[in-house]
Amino acid sequence: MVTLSEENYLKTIFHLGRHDKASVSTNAIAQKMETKASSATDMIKKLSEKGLVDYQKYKGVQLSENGRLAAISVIRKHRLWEVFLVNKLSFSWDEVHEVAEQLEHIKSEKLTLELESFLDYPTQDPHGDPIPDSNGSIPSTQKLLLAKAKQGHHCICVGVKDSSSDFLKYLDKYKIALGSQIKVISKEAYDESMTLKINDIQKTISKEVAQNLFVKTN
Amino acid sequence: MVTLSEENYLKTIFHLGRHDKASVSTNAIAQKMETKASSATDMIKKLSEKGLVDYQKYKGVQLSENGRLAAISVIRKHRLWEVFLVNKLSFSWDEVHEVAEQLEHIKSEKLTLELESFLDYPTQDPHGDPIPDSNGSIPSTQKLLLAKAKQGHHCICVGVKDSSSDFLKYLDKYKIALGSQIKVISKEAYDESMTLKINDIQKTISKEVAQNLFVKTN
DNA sequence: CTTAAAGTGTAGATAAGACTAAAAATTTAT
DNA sequence: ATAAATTTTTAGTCTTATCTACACTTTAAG
Repeated sequence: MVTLSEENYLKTIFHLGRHDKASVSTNAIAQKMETKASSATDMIKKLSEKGLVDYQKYKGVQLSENGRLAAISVIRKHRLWEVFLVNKLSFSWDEVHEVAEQLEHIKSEKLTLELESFLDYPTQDPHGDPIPDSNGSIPSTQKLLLAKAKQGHHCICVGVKDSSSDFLKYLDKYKIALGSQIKVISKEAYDESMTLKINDIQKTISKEVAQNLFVKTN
Repeated sequence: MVTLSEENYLKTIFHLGRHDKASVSTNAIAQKMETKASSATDMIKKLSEKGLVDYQKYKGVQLSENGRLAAISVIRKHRLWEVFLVNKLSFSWDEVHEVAEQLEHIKSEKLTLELESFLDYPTQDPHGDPIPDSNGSIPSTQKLLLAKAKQGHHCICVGVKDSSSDFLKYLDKYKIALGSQIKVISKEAYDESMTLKINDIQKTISKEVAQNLFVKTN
């Protein structure tokens, strides 16, 4: 049995180890979990004893195959519930995280499968993140940060990197949503701000914004 | 903040105190919670300190107004989720309890209200139990045990007292469902078994069954 | 009305998960 | 290469929710 707390640690380790697939440090885990390094060490030991992570003192941790599957299962549920909240109930994309953090821990294989079917097998959540299938495979999407797009490029907004409520509300305010057509009018070398045409409306965005929006060029 | 464990105790005290509104004994709570009397005593003290129950040593407990509201809130969520599982996902009425036991603890006022709206404001769960409204009022239904019905009476099945999976599967097997028309053909004085006409099919049921089905006479 | 049985409560122990303080290992800088 | 800084681990404590063992009330029987 994987406890709620263990699931949260596994999820965090998964996210931290996602891109640079080196091992994840105790401090990084503690910081993401908003807890202390000593608490992280305690939990890492427990996860290690359960065979969910590979751990060597002072060398950080990596998810084992079982740990990876457990983490993905939680992430799958999180994202399915987010789709439910937005598509079926009238939650907006900046309101779903907190509730999904609770719903992701509900244990029922049948529930997850039925929910997925009820939602018509969505492949991504409201923030554009991919939803793992029941085998734990994560559909890959080719996306890049808007900040990397060159002047003159046409692209489509396909996801957000920062899914904080503040950032999502900013996007709502300027009518930037998944699927929005974006043309890069110009890039400022000095501050890396960009002037865009978003669904035919011109708007200048800061570096911070450009570095948190994923786009697909077409 | 009411913890998960506290919510479960409050719910249990509510159910136990429901009919005979005398105070609920420590032992009764421990038995229902499948725990020990000493554990129940510990929790009762905590609930008492939080003002959720009125408690006097050796005299049992009663829910305070706040405790009653907290219990009803949990029961409301439990029953709404049961409706969701049966009406929207394809759960049968004997499969919902375990999952609803988890979902009932999700904390989000908005979620509960949106779910209720999504389900079109149901007034009862799949077992015929009333769903409290957002103010904590429980719609009253006049129902009686089938065991009390007299020979010749016509009635409609409106609920189950025992909602165990075994009993619900028994009912499914003999096509007894909420809404079924029931006519009492005869009652056996010896063993209190009853012969019924259920939606035009004749069937003899035992005392045990008759004492766990609620009906409404018409 | 007194005593045995049943029911409750108290004390002390345990496990999970977190924390603080301090020790140990590793990394960085001189 | 060694000292300083940083990171990580350990040791010991706390809280929550359990448990066992035992002590105390209440109730029921005689």
